[in-house]
Amino acid sequence: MSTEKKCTLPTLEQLKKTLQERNINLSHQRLKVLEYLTSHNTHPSTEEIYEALHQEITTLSKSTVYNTLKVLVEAGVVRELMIENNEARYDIITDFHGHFKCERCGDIHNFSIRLDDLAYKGLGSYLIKQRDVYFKGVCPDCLENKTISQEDL
Amino acid sequence: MSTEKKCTLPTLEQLKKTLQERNINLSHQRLKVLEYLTSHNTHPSTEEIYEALHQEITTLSKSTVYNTLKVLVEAGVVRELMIENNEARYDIITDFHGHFKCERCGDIHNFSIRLDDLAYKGLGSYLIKQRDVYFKGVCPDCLENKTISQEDL
DNA sequence: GTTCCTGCAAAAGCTTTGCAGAAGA
DNA sequence: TCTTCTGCAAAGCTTTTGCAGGAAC
Repeated sequence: MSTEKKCTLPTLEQLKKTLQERNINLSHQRLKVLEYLTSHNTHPSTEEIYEALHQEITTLSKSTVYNTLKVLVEAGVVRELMIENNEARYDIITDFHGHFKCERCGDIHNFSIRLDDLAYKGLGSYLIKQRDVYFKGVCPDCLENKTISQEDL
Repeated sequence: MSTEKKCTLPTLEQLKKTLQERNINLSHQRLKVLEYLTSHNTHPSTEEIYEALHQEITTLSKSTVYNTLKVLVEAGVVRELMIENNEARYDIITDFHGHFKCERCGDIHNFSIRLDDLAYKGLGSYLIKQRDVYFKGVCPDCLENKTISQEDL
């Protein structure tokens, strides 16, 4: 199993088509969440999505955002990231790739990673359904903006 | 950077020595938590550790377990796993290795994995301080005990 | 005696649930 | 009409915080 793929940002049209094929209603709220995720490829949290959409849909409730994200994740069009223990993050790119979280600015960046069969041993008889690779540290921008402190090394 | 290492279970004596070197008091409660982690290499949660130790130390509070685990993680002798969003798990083996969580029985198994420089691209100027590899699926025991259901594939 | 640690209680934060009303087919 | 979705409120869970009493050196 080789898992090198291009990470492609799906278009809203592609997403809508996929959801329709799976008989998932494309309500106004759900479309807005999808739209936000495609236009903000920054792995937003539920809170961020809610805050942004609440601006224009003042009646939107956080429950709906939670419900919608759950539906989208189960439909396979959105990936839930558990890179931080206190907050789920969401990624519209579902192709396999790694995630790096900067401990200073909090941003999450994508990186490509290849995991060949040879790279991991001892899982021969396991059924692997999901793979997450999370790195943490300091991103180049934050490294430039401050001298590397002792605790960083 | 090649990161293939043996995953060795440290002895209680080694751990005590390391903590003493870092001027961390080895209180009764802390020793008990350490002892539990070395004798139960099953990536227990805070709750599991608390429940087990509470049997013999009836006055033990959950805050102390939380505090102790935090101290041990910061001292570098325990690794915090965020493989599940609603619950932290703790691993006394701090050498780099992957974790597989079975969605049926909930067990977490270790596996060895090698991440060469060549395997991931685009992180050249990042300062990487922590790497987590989490796989999810069904473990061999659970696969044997039940016919593979449609949703597993 | 001073510092650090423990444990109780309360609070905080994210997520889920229940239910009634609204929207959509 | 009938099903699905939304949104408010409340509850559930893990984790953190504040503080007083206690232990250790």
